[in-house]
Amino acid sequence: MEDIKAKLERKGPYTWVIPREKGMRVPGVLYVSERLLEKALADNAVVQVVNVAHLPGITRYSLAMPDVHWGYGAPIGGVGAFDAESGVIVPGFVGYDINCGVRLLRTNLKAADIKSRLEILLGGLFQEIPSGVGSTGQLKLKKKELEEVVAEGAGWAVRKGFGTPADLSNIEENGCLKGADPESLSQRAVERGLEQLETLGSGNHFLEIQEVVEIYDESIGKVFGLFPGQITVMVHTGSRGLGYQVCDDYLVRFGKAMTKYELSVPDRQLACAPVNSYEGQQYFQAMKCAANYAFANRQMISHLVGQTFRRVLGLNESQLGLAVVYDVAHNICKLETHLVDGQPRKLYVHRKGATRAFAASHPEVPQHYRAVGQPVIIPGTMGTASYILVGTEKAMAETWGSTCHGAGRTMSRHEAIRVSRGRSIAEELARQGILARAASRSGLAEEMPAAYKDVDEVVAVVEGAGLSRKIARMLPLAVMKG
DNA sequence: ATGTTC
Repeated sequence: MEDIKAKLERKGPYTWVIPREKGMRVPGVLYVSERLLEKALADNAVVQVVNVAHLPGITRYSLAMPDVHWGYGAPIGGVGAFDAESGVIVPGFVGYDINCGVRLLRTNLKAADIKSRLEILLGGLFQEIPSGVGSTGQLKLKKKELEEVVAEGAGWAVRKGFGTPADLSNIEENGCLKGADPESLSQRAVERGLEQLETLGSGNHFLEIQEVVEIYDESIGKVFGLFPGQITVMVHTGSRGLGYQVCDDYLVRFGKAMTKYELSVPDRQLACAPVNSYEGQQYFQAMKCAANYAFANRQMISHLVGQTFRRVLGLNESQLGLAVVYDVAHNICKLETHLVDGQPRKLYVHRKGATRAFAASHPEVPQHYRAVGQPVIIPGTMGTASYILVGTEKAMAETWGSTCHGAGRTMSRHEAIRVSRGRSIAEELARQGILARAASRSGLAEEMPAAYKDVDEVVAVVEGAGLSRKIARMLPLAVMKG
């Protein structure tokens, strides 16, 4: 680890390069402050950035965002693009929670409108939205319906009456990765998906009632429908057991494919397959199915949020004005076109704990946001701020249109539980004016604010590095933890 | 993240 530190070359205030050597096919690039660099070195995430740089077909560099930390095989906070002809696809570089992501909902409400009703609102959300490990939803899908969900994504939910077509235009890829073939899913993955739609899950997944406390760019804030004092709701969840099973299934299959295609990687957890192979494309299909399931899940949960708010506050739909600002994935692999040496190239962009941040005028940014750029949603952790950013040209040029995804852990779950022994995290948050409830007591401890890096610093680094710009900052009023 | 070690 110390020897890696000695080799780092500083290229800018927030940019360090790990020069290419030995088996590395490309250099590594870290977007970090000095303090965040120390953290990345301390948990060996920098070694994982180097490991990723060894993979076949990786193009230009192996990237790390400021919230980088140790993950399965590839670092969380890592970004890498692989040539669509000669590259590989890497389940460990997407992660177990495929399309873990965040959605921001805005309302017509101001904080003063709901302050006295927060406790009952939070109780209502717990009643409506199942949370915690292994939780199951109201719907029990038939296999045929599950196949529709994974093929159609959020559009399936809208077709069934959960939300409106306007919601879809405010979701990455309109809430559906095309060409998701349910045949790529194992029986077990299908079974796990049948009962878990419209559930929040556990770990760092949460649902939060927030207040917009600062707008950094008034005109873009208006385009996103945000104003100071406004109530927003943030939903952070993913593809639940279905996505987990997809990752598990294909890690096993890729172990065999590695021998068949004579691939070798520095860490078995980086098991991969040529992206153009049968196995590689099967994984890509299954990953799309899981991603679509997650888009549908966040869409269903939004509907339940609206239902709860209207019931508890006695409002009609137009009074509440619940609308999707945006919905983005931060664990996903996408086939995208980017300029490499001035030429457009098809690349499989892996973002693991990293968020797409496309600039203004990009055709994949929704029409109504195209003049300003894609909204980027950065969830903080309980008791800390969340942000809305916007994508930039510099992100397009340097990071395949990517930025950070959140605070990023600094303590392991185990360590957080140890440190918080004898303390009540709920009471500590209450003293800060934040109402917090969790499906389990240990869940709250694992996710305590001190277990995470400083989200304000992470966001300051991506802004300082030019990878995105701050538009708004929100603070939590009430938190529902899985 | 995860029917948290099928």
